[in-house]
Amino acid sequence: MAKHPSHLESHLGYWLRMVSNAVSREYARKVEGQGVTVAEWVLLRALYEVVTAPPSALAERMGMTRGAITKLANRLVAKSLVSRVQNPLDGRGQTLALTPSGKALVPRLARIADHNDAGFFDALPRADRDQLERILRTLARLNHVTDIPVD
Amino acid sequence: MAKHPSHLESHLGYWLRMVSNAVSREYARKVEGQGVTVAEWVLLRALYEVVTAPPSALAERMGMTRGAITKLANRLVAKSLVSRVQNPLDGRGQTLALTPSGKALVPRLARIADHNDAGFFDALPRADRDQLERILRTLARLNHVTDIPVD
DNA sequence: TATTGTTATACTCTATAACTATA
DNA sequence: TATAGTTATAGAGTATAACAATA
Repeated sequence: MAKHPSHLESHLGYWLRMVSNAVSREYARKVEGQGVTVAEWVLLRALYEVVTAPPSALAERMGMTRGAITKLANRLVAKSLVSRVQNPLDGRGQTLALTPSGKALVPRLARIADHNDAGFFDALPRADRDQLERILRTLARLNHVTDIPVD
Repeated sequence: MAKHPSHLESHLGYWLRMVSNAVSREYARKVEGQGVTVAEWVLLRALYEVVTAPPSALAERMGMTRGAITKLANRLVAKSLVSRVQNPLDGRGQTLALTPSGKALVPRLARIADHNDAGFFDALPRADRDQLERILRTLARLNHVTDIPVD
């Protein structure tokens, strides 16, 4: 027997958001001391994977507009974590890359993410964690959520 | 064999955020026509479940500050979706509740959420969807993400 | 004094649209 | 004209801290 009106039955997206927000908020708190935000971490991580990319490619990959990337990149350049150099072959193009300190920071942020994940997910049985990761990656792929490591 | 440096191995929280953001962004787009935002939907849904609540209780339940609830509630009161009345027993207290139009709106928003979910999750086998919901609810409970229907 | 709620302030995140420079 | 990127503007979301009224 359903315990709720049918229209409040499931809402996977709602639960996803609740849990995701909690995890991200806690991560934000933990990396505050490293001087970066969650959005910055996402950009740094993406850039770590592709090594160099024009803003437009990151926008595509991260599902954001170019304007949003510009703003994020500006902050990261100001923090000397990202470099922006002009494409010599096309006067319009810019190339973003991690600076040495940016490259050094990513593994530290990743370690913090691992610890943060542990705090939230270690209470789950290992099988559930594996399931969850598999399902999330499947969803990302099926729905063209694009920051997917190319294995 | 690991295909990535160990520090970019998993990051469940990262994937959670990627997928959740995609789902929420699409939902936001769909309910724009109803004149509400995602955060407003969360408050409306919470209020639908508890019927009436002081701002402090919603803040607790939704994991937000009282100030943030005030701001959200102000917008919803301006839209005549929520009412705010003084607690007659305690001059400090306020009680929030859905107005008739608020009450009528929630099922419509819920239906939109269902359709939105379908677009993202129907590509998964039924078993995976059930797993995902179970795991998310478990995580919400274990980590005191508090907007949990009391069954 | 402690508590409830609001207000003031500030910052991140993100989008849209206009603009600039180059192709 | 079309494209890459930046800038301008705006609004949502949220937090912290100060404040007012009440207990």
